[in-house]
Amino acid sequence: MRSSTIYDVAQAADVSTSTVSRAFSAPDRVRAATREHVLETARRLGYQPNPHARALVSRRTQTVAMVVSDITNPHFFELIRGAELRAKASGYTLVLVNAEESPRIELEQIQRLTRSVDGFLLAASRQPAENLLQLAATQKVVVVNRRVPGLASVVLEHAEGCRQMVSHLASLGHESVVYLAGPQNSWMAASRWAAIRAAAAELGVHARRMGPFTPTVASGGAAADAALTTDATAAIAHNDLLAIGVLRRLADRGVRVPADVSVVGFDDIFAADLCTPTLTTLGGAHADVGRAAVELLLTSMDQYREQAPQLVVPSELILRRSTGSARTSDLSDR
Amino acid sequence: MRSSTIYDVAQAADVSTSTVSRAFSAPDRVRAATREHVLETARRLGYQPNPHARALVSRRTQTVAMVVSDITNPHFFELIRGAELRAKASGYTLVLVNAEESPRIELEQIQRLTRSVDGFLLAASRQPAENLLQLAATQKVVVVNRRVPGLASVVLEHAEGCRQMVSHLASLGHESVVYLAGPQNSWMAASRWAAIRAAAAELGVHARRMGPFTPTVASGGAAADAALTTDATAAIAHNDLLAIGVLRRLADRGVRVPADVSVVGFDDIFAADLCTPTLTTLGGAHADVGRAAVELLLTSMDQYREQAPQLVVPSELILRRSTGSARTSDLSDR
DNA sequence: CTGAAAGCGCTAACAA
DNA sequence: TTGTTAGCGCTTTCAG
Repeated sequence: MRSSTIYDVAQAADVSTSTVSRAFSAPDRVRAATREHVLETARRLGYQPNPHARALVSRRTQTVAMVVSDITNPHFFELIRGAELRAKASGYTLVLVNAEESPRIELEQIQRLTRSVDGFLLAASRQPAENLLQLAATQKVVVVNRRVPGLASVVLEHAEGCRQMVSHLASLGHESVVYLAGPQNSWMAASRWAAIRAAAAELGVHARRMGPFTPTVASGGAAADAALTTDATAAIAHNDLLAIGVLRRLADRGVRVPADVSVVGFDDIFAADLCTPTLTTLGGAHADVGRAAVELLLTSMDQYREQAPQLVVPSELILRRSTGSARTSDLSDR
Repeated sequence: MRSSTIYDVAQAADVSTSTVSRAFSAPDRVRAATREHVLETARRLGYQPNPHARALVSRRTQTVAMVVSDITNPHFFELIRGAELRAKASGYTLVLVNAEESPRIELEQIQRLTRSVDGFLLAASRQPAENLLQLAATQKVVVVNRRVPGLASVVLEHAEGCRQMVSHLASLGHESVVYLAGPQNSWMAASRWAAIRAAAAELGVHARRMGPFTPTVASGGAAADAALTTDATAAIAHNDLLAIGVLRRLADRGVRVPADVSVVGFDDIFAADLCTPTLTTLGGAHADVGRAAVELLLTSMDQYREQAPQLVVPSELILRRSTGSARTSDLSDR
């Protein structure tokens, strides 16, 4: 059962194929009456445009790809959801791609898709900036939660957020904090550390960095152990997953949170409000980030703007039970 | 900068376009030496096949769509991940589609994609069976966590799982349980209730059903309140999200879990091991479900098999802290 | 084993 | 406003 084509519709409606084509893709270039007639017969024949034929000639696929570093990280759920909704609203399809925390796989997947999508959303990309710039030379690209000079980007605010975080800890009497860093090649990890370090200096708090750690619950054990070798009374984990792993390990070792040590994370994932104790974390409207990123991508495809806008979505420090007053003596005493 | 086509390669390699085409899509129909030569020049020119041109004539898109009822439900993460990995392994791209818990949106999205994918994975579809059968008449379809006579399906085992669940509760002295049901048109909800009811009857436990409830944390409040109007000493929630919402509401109302009432869920999401108390739940290898579903879809596209296999992936009852001995007096006493 | 040639279904000049 | 026509890049008979 071959499905009907533009020819069938043209014949049935007694117009030319281009009129049918226009009725669908440029409605205002057809007289209202004919358009109606065409659309009606199309409906009657169950005609649906073939996206591949369309893409072949128009070079637009109505599809965007979103590459995430790890599809199972709950942090991405809202991001994906926001992006998906926004894409759908403009008749675009979102293809989700998992980089499995591997820069190599990330690049392979991107290459595989260059011909089948109109643009890329790269979330927390681990590629060196030069790779991204090179990609952007031939593809529309928006980087998410990363900033690259010359590329359009959307990031969740974190410089000020980190400052608030350190300030919150300082006000609780913490004089030494440790940042349990994310992956080596993560822009976010570097950027957060810079902000934390600056805020700490400003507030007279001692800050050190340890790691890198894979941002998973499993890595939290090692991260906690590392933190305990220092005099820090507060640990800032690269994300909530790592923070939850830290909480687990601390509980196992009999270290009380927040009585002995405070712990904070990033992302405000769903589980941050469920773990014990509940987790203080830097959250924000991740769905808005996804939405904005798609929007940037779509507008950068329509108009010919070369500004490479850099959007920032506000963040919010969520205070929960994992932070409290600093102990007088330090952790390594134990 | 027009990217190179099959013509460029043909010319550069001094062969015909069909030979180039074959070198890529039917390697064994080209002499090894020519194939090598073609592939080499293709590489040199940076040639990559245009998937749309290919799809237009071959009618295969190398893409499958996975429709999930709610993309933010953590239960789907592993499912998606398994499906994505399996698809990639065969050179297929997975398009993720969110039905936003709406049968109408689900159908719209499916229709939108019929021309651009080779098949559909429908996870927890809320469509009436007839719609699915009708869809399957023109598209390759595998339903996931649902069974429809005549359609290929993969489900996580739950009949025996429900029996174990009820048996676990019975052995703790629970004589009356309540199932807090999922959405009205959810096959899973109906199927679980049937299994729970049967197991309860067999074990001399009284079982009732309440609901339907939207399977979210937010709905857990209403579900908990409903459960407390009964004499049940154990509540079986449709999924972990609902169960977590129930735990919250019970804590707010001062009802102790499991001292006063036991709670169990389904899915074993990440958060089930983080909430307080940790949640007893029916888990399983969700990634395997996703993997198997894609595999079924791909093989059903290759060979011409009309058996519509119905796969079952084993489940596992995970005992945690939310279940314990039944109180002697019932809940509504309070 | 390889080549020639006819489309796949649609869009986009260009004409009328 | 509408029609004619030439491809988009590839696969696939059909010959050789």
